[in-house]
Amino acid sequence: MPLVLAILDEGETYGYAILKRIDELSGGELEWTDGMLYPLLHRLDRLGYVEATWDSPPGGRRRRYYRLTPGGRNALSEQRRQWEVVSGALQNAWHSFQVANSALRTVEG
Amino acid sequence: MPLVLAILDEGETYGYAILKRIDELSGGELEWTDGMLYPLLHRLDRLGYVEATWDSPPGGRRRRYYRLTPGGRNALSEQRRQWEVVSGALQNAWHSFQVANSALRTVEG
DNA sequence: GACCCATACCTAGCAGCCCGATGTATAGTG
DNA sequence: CACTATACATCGGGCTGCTAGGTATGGGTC
Repeated sequence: MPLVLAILDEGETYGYAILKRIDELSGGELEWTDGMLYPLLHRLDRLGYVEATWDSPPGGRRRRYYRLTPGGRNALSEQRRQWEVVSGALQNAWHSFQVANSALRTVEG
Repeated sequence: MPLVLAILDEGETYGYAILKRIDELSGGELEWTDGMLYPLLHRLDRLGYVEATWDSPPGGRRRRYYRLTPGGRNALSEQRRQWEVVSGALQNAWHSFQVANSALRTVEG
């Protein structure tokens, strides 16, 4: 979800393109399906984080374009903060281990 | 959940201590309650990621100690990998923005 | 002893999300 | 004209997150 907000922060897009962007950003490692994405987009809409408009060009497929609202931008930065807190905690937990391991290797080696 | 696995990877512990450790690792930013943790621990047990034993010392409170199984260690490294994929994708998404911003600051400053 | 706080564990229940399956429709390609 | 890629959507079972509530003991204070 933070990832979708981050992508929308790059500029207005639509569902299918978001899926492609996720694939691109993760080097094909993240396998999101449309069945996961569209309900999320609807939810973001309900939460007031995005605004959506239909675009139905004469010679093309109809698309629903989404863009971030100010509230969505707030949510994004808040989620980013939260992400960093968890990331930091994981780093810490992981770090002590590395220290212990390298100390061990020093003693053993 | 990856965080709990990471903490258990530091060594055998019990529920209450895990809560304290989370508080410690996150600098008080992560507010986990016991009502969230214990069901998670039970689930980890069901999944075979941890093993648990009671310890009821004569002059102390009974505690349930948990430790990682090999399966849990696998899960941990897999989750870590996943975390890094998402982290990397987020980094990428933020990067183009940061570049634009720093360029802007250079021009402005 | 009465009282309270911190420690230590647990479950119930509801709201909400994940995610696979499925449905609809159109543009472009061989 | 079949087939693929694009483009959107919903549904339902299963699982999760989180709040609220419940039990019990050790240690400290008055």
